[in-house]
Amino acid sequence: MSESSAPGSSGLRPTKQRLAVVETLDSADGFHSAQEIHELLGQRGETVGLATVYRTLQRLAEAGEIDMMRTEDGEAIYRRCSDTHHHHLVCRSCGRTVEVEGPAVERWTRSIAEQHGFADVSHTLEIFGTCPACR
Amino acid sequence: MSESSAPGSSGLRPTKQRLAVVETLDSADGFHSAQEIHELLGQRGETVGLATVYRTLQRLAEAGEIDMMRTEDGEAIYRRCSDTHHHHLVCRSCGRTVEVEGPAVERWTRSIAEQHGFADVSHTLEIFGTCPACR
DNA sequence: GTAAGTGCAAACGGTTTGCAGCCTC
DNA sequence: GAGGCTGCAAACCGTTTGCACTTAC
Repeated sequence: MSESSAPGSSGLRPTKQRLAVVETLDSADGFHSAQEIHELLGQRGETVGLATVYRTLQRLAEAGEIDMMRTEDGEAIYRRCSDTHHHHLVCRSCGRTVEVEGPAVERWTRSIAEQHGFADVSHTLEIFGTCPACR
Repeated sequence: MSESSAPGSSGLRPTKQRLAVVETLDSADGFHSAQEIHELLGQRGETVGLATVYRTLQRLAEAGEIDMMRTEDGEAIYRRCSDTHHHHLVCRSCGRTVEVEGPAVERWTRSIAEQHGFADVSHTLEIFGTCPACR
């Protein structure tokens, strides 16, 4: 197959803007909001419309190329999605986030879903608390 | 102390509106958005301003009398704290929802959080899949 | 050439806020 | 009586959308 094997073989056209967004997300660790990405692009000298940033991030997320989650106050934040599946332990007060894994949870969710006859199972899990520094 | 020992001794004045909100939340199972609560209040014949509903829910949440979490699309939803804690298994296609419980998960999240020194632990977990009818 | 992608600006929808009047303590 | 609480409407802010134009294939 002559299909591109490049990172992003998801049927999305590799336009200048799309690439710029991906690259920015790549070079920035952790989660960032659409507006942040837009600003970072500006700093890089790339001018990409805010609407385009929103659309691009959404499509990349749908395509499974990036992760999306919500901040405490409802903003969507994204990050490059390379790593293993894990969950977040978030401080309610300062927002500090720890990534945690739980193979047992993965198994449990799958088996519960299957018991009820559900297929194509996925799940989301977030843990909230007050971190040591904020107590 | 002559302090009220009524359910809700959180320093908030027990106004008609406040009580109506709490009562509505009591009688409605599960999570509901501010707008839903507002509508339910209307159906009950109570007229409470939308802004008041928002303010009330926020203060109740701050006071720890109700739980707040976010929907997939960033809306704030609230519920009375007392319900038994459970999770949802949701069909991606038709939206059918099954409530499931998992004591093991409860224990796991708590212990993970404590390992990281987090206090006041809570969590959210949702499982998505395709239900038998939709496969 | 055609469909997907883009930019702009206007529309949206949930949430917050300023302010004048009301009610609880 | 003083300060919290309420209602209304306007402001906010992140996000979405309509439309004419550009670009990748």
